[in-house]
Amino acid sequence: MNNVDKIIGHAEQHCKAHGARLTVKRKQVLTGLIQSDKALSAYELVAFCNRQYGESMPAMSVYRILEFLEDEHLVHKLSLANKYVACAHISCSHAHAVPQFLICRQCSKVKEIAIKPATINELRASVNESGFKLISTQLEMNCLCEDCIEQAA
Amino acid sequence: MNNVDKIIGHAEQHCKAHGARLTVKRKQVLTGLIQSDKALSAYELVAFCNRQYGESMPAMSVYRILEFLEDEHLVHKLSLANKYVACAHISCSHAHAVPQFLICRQCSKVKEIAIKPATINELRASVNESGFKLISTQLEMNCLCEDCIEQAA
DNA sequence: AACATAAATGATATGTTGTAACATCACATT
DNA sequence: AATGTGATGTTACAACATATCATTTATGTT
Repeated sequence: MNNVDKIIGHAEQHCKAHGARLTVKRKQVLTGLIQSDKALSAYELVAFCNRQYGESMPAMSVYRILEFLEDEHLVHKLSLANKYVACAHISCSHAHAVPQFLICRQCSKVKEIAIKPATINELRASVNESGFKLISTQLEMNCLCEDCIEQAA
Repeated sequence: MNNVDKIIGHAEQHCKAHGARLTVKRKQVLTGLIQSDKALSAYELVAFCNRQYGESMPAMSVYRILEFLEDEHLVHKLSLANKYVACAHISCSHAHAVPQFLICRQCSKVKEIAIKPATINELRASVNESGFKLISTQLEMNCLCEDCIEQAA
């Protein structure tokens, strides 16, 4: 059993625990994201599924499935890039903090990191001073990845 | 001369200093953003211009004009919301740090703030540890504004 | 097994956001 | 007047996303 299948297995267990179902189509979409080393758009996932599984995967379904996978915390939507990534911690048993994302603007590679809680708290304090309230600490940051830095040099 | 006109005047001076031109159409778009108390989408600006100035403002032009205004640092694009806001500091003479934005997910109101440099540096350090490099410290954060917090209560 | 129910998917249409490509216009310089 | 440049007009289309209603599939209940 390869690594992707292992992660899918974990995802399946995770869903089962709620009475949610990781159907064939949902597995296909999730597999696309897990296999990819970068964030993919909904339509890139449509293309992936059609190519890989030889069936018709309507865009509508991909959007529905992405919504499901987000609700299950198996997938994150990156608004900065209008793309989606698999959660980096599907196979972790421990509970996760809210993640932050570094998005390479050159190649869409994404690193999911955890900012130090102290830093997050400082941010939250700055926000509160302004009278606003953070509703999510999922920060997304425009970056260059290691490879693209090197290329540029 | 009202406040909006004052800001437009500043913007005009700012452009002139580079040999850039703040044309009639560009003023219309910028005025729409300055008058608005919230972020507007490109198509909302199209509608604004058509309504306000009784001329035809093609979407294409609005996108071009927004790009120009961004290059002049008179307007910021908020990727989290796919909307645009006028820079809060058009009339300030001092140079600005890279701003951060608090976006109300309820009503699109936006507050432009400056996170403490120390906090920004901590963030940058976390990013560097991951091997990535920040290419912009323009953070955008999903928030609720004061009014919408109150409404919800 | 038959049925009722809810969840998931199919199918079609449409709305929204954004860009490509090429034509034209306006204005300044020579 | 000719030319060059920047700005705008026009059309077409690509990319992203949602609404709606029909159909199929899974699951629990009788």
